[in-house]
Amino acid sequence: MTMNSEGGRCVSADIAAGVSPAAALFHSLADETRLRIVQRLARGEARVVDLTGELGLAQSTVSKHLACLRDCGLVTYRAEGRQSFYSLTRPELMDLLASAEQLLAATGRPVVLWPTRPTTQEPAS
Amino acid sequence: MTMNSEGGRCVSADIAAGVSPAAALFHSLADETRLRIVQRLARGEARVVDLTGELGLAQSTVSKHLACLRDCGLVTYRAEGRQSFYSLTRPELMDLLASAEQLLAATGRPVVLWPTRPTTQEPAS
DNA sequence: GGCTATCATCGCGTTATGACGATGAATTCT
DNA sequence: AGAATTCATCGTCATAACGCGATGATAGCC
Repeated sequence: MTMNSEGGRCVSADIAAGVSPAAALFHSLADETRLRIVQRLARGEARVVDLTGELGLAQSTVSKHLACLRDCGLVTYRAEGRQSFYSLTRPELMDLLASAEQLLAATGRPVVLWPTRPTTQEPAS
Repeated sequence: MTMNSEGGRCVSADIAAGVSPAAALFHSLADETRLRIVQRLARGEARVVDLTGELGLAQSTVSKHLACLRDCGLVTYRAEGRQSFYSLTRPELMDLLASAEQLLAATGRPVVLWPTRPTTQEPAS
């Protein structure tokens, strides 16, 4: 039974420990919700509550995903008062996503991955 | 209950259908075995039996992973006689892996992912 | 002080996933 | 033909993972 120190978050923490960091990295991006979180954070900080609203998911769900991303070192948070502002830690992550986008484009699938409309878009609130 | 046309392979096929191709892509790379397969194929074609031996896994297991990678369009096979020679379909995949490697390196984890001998690479068998 | 908002965790139920062995098809060898 | 090899699928089992609500901690607000 695998149990990372903090409780059964997702396998990432375990894997990241040493088994296969790459698998862990990809794993953390293999979930649509986390992917959306990453995309969102790419446009700027966000609180859990923001993400909860934008994603339409329960707060606990969002928190857990953020924990997963934290375990992988992809995001951090800046605690301010009682709220945490999450943000990406690695700019290189966007390179990775860009590579993925390119690959998908080459694969010829109907993909519109990153709306690439950062400025025009209006965050929920 | 999700069942792709061919049977419950892995979620990739379903996802790739339209939900989130990116998640599907990352998902297919989120497993260490599949990752190893990809690394192996990066060095040249391989049969199922070869991979079975090198990975130390059951033939059915390897076949299933290959099916998963096929569903994602990452690999193809060239049937010859009764054996199938699998190979990568997308060179861009290595760019993706390179990005991942770079990201992991930046993360500061002790990672030696791809033996890093890409261009000079020498086919195994 | 009491109340509410924000967030991290825990526990739970449902579904997905990975590994295996068994089966059957196609192919090659004797 | 008969046997063996290669491989795809199927069925099954154990575990991981996603989503949710509940709980508790901390921090602002009346």
